[in-house]
Amino acid sequence: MSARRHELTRAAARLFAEKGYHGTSIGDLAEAMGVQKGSVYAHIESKADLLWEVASEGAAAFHAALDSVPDEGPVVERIRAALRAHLRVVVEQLDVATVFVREWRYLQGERREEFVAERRRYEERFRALFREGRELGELRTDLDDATAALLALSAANWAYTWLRPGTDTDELADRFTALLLDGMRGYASRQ
Amino acid sequence: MSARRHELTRAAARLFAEKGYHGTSIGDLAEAMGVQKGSVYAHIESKADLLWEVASEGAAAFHAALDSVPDEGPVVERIRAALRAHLRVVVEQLDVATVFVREWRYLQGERREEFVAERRRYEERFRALFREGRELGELRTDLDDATAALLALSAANWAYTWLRPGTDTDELADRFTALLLDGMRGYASRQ
DNA sequence: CCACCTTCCGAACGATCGTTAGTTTTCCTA
DNA sequence: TAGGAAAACTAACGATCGTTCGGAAGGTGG
Repeated sequence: MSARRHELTRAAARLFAEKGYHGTSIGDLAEAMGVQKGSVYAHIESKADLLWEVASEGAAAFHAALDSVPDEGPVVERIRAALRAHLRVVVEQLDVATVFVREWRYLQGERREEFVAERRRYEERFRALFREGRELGELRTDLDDATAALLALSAANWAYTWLRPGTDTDELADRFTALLLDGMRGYASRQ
Repeated sequence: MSARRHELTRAAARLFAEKGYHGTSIGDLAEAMGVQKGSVYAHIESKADLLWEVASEGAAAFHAALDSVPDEGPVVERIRAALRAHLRVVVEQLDVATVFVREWRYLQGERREEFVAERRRYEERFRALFREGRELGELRTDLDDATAALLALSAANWAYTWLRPGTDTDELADRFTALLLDGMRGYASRQ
């Protein structure tokens, strides 16, 4: 991919995140590139190509982040690592993450199906951590692991709406992890 | 508001939630009403009016839901009630909730500012519960209440993406509450 | 029966949409 | 320095966008 083509993808990620896919015109993209709108088609075949590219980049980034989480070791530490990895992607690639979470639904046909499969696979990898934690006894054996995973994924997926560049996401992920692990009830009142 | 006008608002909520605000044309709305697209303007002055109306309806619904939560009594129970109330709105008015959470950002000018203020106020009301819980000692005194509220609000705000009509949201809210309160770590390993 | 109000039709408006095509410029490389 | 590919320009295409407008139904209350 040429340098110019790469710039176009970056502009698309930024504008799709800022104004939405349908709210961004080829003219907007051309203006961001400092070019006439017809010139955009020297690089792409259709506007939908750009959405697909950004969404795929997001899927790859999140999967790569999960790849960095070890397969073994204490589940608690792996959950913490998974949250850290996820939030790091969000804060470092906010535009891409936004498209991955919010704009993907404007994909059509095969691409949409392929994206949904990748997204489902990502969430399944996430969920597996919690299930394993319960099965190995590192989390409470009566844990509702599906709900626990849903809670963690909700925090992860909602983050793009409020996370700002420069935030220390490692510390944030640790706070989430601590809360998920030990809850917020006072120790004294535990029963 | 006439019956026909009310139908138009319902169609707008449904289509905005399904296809997005910019992905929905006046023609789409007209088709849903079984009418020519020019006829839509017998009821509205602009497409933006419909977005404003649905978004406002969402804000009103969520605030009304919080109004049902008592001002006194155990904070833990009030948090549970707030989560129940929120999720009930999501499941019973899924389209409106979706516009409230996802499509509001296409509001412009004063309306956008007014909406953002209402949304902030809602989240602040939610946050206050957690702060009060810590201050009153009903939650752990070293609680990071901002993060705890963020975690709960993330679950609440993300729910529209996966909640399906017919789900028992009271039970779901209770599961979330239980997890938030006591965490998922095994009792034996608590330190 | 008439007047009125709501609703809708049908046609059109200018603007903008995504896209195409032919041509020209730019710049690297052989 | 000539050739060629990449990139951009210019102009236009048909389609669709949100919106306007004059008039025609249709029903309701006086």
